[in-house]
Amino acid sequence: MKKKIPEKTIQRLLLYYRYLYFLLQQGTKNISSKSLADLLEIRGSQVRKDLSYFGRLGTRGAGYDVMALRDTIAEILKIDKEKKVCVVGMGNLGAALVAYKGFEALGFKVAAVFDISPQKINHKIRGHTCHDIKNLSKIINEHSIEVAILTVPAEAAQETALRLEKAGIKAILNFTPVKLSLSKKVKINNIDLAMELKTLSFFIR
Amino acid sequence: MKKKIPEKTIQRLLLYYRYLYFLLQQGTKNISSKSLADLLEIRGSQVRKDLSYFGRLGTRGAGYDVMALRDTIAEILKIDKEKKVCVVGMGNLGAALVAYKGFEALGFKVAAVFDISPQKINHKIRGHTCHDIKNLSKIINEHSIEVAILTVPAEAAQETALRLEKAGIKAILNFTPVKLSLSKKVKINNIDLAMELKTLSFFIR
DNA sequence: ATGGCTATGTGAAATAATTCACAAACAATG
DNA sequence: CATTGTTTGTGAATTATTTCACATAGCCAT
Repeated sequence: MKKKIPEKTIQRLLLYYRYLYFLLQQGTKNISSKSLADLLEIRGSQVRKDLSYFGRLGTRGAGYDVMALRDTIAEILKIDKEKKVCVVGMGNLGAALVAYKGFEALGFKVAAVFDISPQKINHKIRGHTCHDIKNLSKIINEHSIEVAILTVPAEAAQETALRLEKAGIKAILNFTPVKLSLSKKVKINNIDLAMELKTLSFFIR
Repeated sequence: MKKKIPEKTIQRLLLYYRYLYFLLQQGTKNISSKSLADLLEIRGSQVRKDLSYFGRLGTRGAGYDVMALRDTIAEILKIDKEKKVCVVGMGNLGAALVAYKGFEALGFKVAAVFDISPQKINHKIRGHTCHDIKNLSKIINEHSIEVAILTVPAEAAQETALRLEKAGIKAILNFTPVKLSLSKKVKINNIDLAMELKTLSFFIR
């Protein structure tokens, strides 16, 4: 029975959550898989299949209770629980991500930021005092940080990733265009901005 | 014969390109699908299948000529041809993307940046004069811009996307957590930063 | 040349993800 | 409380993607 949950399902779960949150504000009490699916331009069966991984969350003939489903998804995704993250590399992108509001809305809290440059260390960046990357391990352990956002230059990516692994980081959101080689224990997701733009432009016309 | 090329294939093509570029600098003349695949932790058959969409690019018994393959991929992806993009929304993220070096390396050129705020309009942001979003259509046409990067606040996303469509934009890289509703003619790719972080953290432990 | 080796290119098989389709559950109505 | 209509939950079918496996092409040494 216990089937592996696809990453795509988790992604859609978050989309459902956002719409349910909105619908609840609108005062909507119930919604069918079809209606929810239409908002996202997918199939109702996709919504039902996704939700079925987590039990019987709907009522036949009536659909889903908006508030209950929203809360169930929040629990599944642990949106209610604060999760500490650190951002490593205070270039333009790193600094922008520190200030990014979308993370907070899902329970993430930037607990520390790091850089290697003396011009940045001990200075405030968007309200956070930038730490010397030398103290990575110490600070990550002090704050029990499990997730890191990596925005260092490509040349420093692999080396920094190894330091993160040594420091006990469990997951890395990697914005560098580098294939990080770490043990299987560290979960890595890559966001390759240039690739996204290239893929997009390939398919026009 | 003419089979549809999967988006995943295009993404991997770019990864191949980056490694080939690097290998060429190292002076490597030839490489097998297996060796290239190992660098990316995928299968050789995947590399060969991906490349086979574009013809017989290798030599049996000898593998692929690094320079020739790199150039072929550059041509397929039109990396050699400059492509103009605009960035709409000069918040932290928008400003960071304007300065992002990774785009240039793939032939993208930021040709215009826009915002709605009087504090930003006509001021320089990372070397670009910020334009009033009122002039979106005019400037996009003047520069023949086909691709837009959308980094406005969520509330303004749909409305701005419609303006981009009207202005003749062919593709949008959407950083807002909003499902944009446009005609099928406009290609949209979404980068949902908060979702990526949530998906990542869901799968730890 | 010839033979042995190596690595491609590609149908076929396997795996993964999505969609269909329908029995079963529940709501609503009279 | 029976009947009608709606919508879920889920196997089965479909579609997409990855991997296998091998015939075949080309290199290289003798």
